[in-house]
Amino acid sequence: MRRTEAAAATRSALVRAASELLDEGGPGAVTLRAVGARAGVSRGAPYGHFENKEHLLTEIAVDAWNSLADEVERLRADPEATPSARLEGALLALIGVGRRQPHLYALMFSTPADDPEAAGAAGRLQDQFLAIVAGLVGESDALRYGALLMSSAHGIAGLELSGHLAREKWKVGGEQLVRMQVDAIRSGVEDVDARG
Amino acid sequence: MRRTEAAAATRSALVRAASELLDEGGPGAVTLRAVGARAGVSRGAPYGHFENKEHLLTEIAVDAWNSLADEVERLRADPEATPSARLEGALLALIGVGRRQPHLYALMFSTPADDPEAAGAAGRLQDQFLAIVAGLVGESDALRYGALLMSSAHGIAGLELSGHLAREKWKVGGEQLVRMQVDAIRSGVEDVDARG
DNA sequence: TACCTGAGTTGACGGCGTCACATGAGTGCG
DNA sequence: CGCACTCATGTGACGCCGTCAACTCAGGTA
Repeated sequence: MRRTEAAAATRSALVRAASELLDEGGPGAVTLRAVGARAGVSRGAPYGHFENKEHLLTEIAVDAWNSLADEVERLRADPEATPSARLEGALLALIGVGRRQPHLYALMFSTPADDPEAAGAAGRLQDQFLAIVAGLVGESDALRYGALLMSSAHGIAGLELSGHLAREKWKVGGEQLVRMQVDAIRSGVEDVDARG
Repeated sequence: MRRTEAAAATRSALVRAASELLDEGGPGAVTLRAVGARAGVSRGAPYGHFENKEHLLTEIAVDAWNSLADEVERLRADPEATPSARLEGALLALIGVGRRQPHLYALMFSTPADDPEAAGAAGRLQDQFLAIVAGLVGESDALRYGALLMSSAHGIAGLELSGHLAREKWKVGGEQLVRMQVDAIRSGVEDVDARG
């Protein structure tokens, strides 16, 4: 099995090299030639492990979706946290990826959503997230509010990432926006509860 | 002046050709060779009017920001509409660009925010939008809520665009999310009003 | 008319993704 | 032990791409 071990090592070296290049220099820096060079192989070697460049990038995105799902699952399972804290933590986890690895974040949402691997990994995250939302607004409203909260966090991350929240006009940080969003939805739900 | 007229016509033909190629085939289809061909000139002609490809794309993004700002300004000035309707209209205008011209929408938010032209055009939109938000939540809170609402709409557009809202799990449309968001913020503000 | 200015064309360069083919080391079988 | 085979990898080539420099040539000017 020495043969397949070496091949597996090369494969993961390619993925790691591509991820590093993406973080360091953005999508333009991710060249199969550069990926091969950093992984210690030639420019044609990736074709032995991935159908093409896009498939290599998709694998990176899937890994990112999965690791974010893991992070949110840990938040959901934390017995110390309040429902609000769990929700804010989940939203900030998404935004945190955008801050720490902006190019990876963009890749995650630009990878085709009909890819089964990507859809599965993103679905894992959505399930964990929905469970957290349900803890705050109830099962029946979790879908609607979950979509709204996910959109909001995604938009905050996107605007931070594109620099449109950094302009002096909006002196608001993502943390504050997340807190406002959670408060707004909580008060909306309480309104409904009070009326019902 | 026949000379400069022809040059101006070529310049706008290049911009139009690039926009059409972007809408039809995405960023990968926008090639200076293809742009020149569609505009009836050669592959080198764009360099007589734009420093490079990126500057051509930036001009397209600036035009898009400006025309969206115009649309929101018309909404703001509409005397018939209620404050809520104005706000929902503005949010849906943003989302509408994402639906009708997804590649253009992505280009708008990927163009460098430090470009003075782009920043000015985006600033026009933000000013119009802030005025609308102020009509609902008051001047003092317009900045905070404006940032949150803009983020939310941008996130809705982004998730629709990437297909993550289309999956059967979330059977929620952008219109419904916008209405929920506006309602949530309105009830939050009323809470504060009631308490104060 | 003669000059000149500048928009537009074209050839060339390096870099890219990708494919077809060559190579050579590991592997299982006799 | 040796041989044939398999498959990861290397390499040359192709057609694209953005970009630049040199050239052409029509419009405007003196």
